[in-house]
Amino acid sequence: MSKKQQILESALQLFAEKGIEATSIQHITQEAGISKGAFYLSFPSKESLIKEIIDSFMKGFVADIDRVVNSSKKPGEKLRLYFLAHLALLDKHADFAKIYAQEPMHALNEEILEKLIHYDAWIDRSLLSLLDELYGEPLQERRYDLLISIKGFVRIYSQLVLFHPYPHDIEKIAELLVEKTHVLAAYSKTAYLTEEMVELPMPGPEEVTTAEKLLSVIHEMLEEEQHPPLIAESISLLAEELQKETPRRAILHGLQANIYDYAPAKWLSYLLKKYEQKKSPDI
Amino acid sequence: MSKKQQILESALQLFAEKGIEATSIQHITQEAGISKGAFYLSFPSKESLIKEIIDSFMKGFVADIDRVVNSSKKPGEKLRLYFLAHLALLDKHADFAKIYAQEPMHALNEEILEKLIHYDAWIDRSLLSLLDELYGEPLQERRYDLLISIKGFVRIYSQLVLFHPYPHDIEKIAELLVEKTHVLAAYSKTAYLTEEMVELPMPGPEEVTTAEKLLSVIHEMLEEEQHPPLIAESISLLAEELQKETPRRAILHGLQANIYDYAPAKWLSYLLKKYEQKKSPDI
DNA sequence: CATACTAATGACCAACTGGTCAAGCGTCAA
DNA sequence: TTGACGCTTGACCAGTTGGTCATTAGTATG
Repeated sequence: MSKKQQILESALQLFAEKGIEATSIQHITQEAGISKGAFYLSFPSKESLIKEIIDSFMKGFVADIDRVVNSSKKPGEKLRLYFLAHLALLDKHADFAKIYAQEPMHALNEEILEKLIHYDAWIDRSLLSLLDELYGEPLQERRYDLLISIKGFVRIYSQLVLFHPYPHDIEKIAELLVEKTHVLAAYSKTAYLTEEMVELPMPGPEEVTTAEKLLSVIHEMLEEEQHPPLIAESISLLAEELQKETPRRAILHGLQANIYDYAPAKWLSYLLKKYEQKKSPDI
Repeated sequence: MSKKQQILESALQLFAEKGIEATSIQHITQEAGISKGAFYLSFPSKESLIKEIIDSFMKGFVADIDRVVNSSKKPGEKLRLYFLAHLALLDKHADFAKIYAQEPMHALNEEILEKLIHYDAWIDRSLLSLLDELYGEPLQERRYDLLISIKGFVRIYSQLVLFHPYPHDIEKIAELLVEKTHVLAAYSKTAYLTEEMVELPMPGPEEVTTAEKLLSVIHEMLEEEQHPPLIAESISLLAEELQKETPRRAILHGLQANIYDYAPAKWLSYLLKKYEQKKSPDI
């Protein structure tokens, strides 16, 4: 096991046990059986360690959910698998799940917070499309309320599984949640939530997506990894366009479409969308 | 405003803003416009400040919920008021609600954590009795699942209200949640949770309401603040009556009625009711 | 054995924490 | 005016934090 892996595992365990803020690098290195200095050979800072942990887990989870929702299974079965994916994650990665479920919003820096919200919204969008597929037109007005209700279900049952020492029957819980969802979809009549209430970033102050920020993200991407030719070219052109006095919206939009399906560029793609929205709020 | 009140308000605001752990006494005293040393004239430690904040808010909240559930309203209306009480609390005390909703479990010390769980269980038991009253025998097997589901609803909609900058219609949300609850109670069939899984810690012997405890609460109240004349007199007379060999029930009841609508005495009023019930369980 | 190069260390730093306490302050009776 | 008294202060304490870097240990090559 590489030194970096050792650190990641020790950190994960301690974070889950005592929280991110309360876990010092001293503790982590001690747990991993290395010196303090050695930590900074693998990570430039504590923050980058946190980012890496969150990033890798959330990416994996988003991919899982995405796979379930876009599978060729019957919609009802997909919903069951959706719940199962959530619950199974808790079983498999209880340590990260605890961090994710409990870490207070303000304890983390802005960037990390945005990331979490972003991944969350991603998962929500997957679920929403599944709900549309399942219940169609009759649900339309109530779709966001159902979405939120399901999130409430998942959260509260997850908490139960996580923190209650009991040999839980995950399969049964998943089926139970499917039934609850069906019942709500079929018999609930009133609606409260609208699209704008849900889609706006829920916590925190306004996110400011500036051209400078986009450029710095692009810079990082170009430095750290090799990308396919079309992607690399699109990214470089994006940087070029963004440095202009008034970036042309159509160009940005098109280049963003080019990188939309390239996993390592998901974050950049998201920020670009925000940037476009900021520049053209009227559309 | 007393120095202690100043501190409490500044602390509450900062805790909600940045979290309990991340807020230092330096910050609090700076915000309150006093010196660091002055803090320790009002509180013996940071921990006791946290405890006091949690205690005062949770006591008020428990008393509110209890009042709703034990009112003479129709059960359906009680449920609506139950939700409304939760949502209204967020509106009125967003600062504390943020602390309560977000503070990670491990960040706080064991004792405080137990306190929170304890108050939570208190509220759960109130809700459970309301559910039994509403749905009776047919619910029995599913009562804990419904309980948990409702908690999930409340939590997720509360989060929405708290962190989403929007002029929310709390009345409408409460009605929506009533409907969801009715739907689940009526049409959901399967059950997962059993009593042992939920493990609502029953009131231990130490929390049985005794005359001594009431007297100590009264003592605290008389010390800390100025009260309106009728209130102050009622409280003093309560103390007098409780010190007798066999306090007269009618007197206690009447005096309790006097302070019923005085917010700072909510907790005392609640405890008095418990005390009366203990003394005359047959009524 | 000598050299050269990297990997790893832990003493050290400045900034912060919760908490203490001698010193100064204003007030008021004498 | 004096002096006593209690409220208030902020320098100070020991401890912790994230982060640095001169030094050393380990190893591969000649």
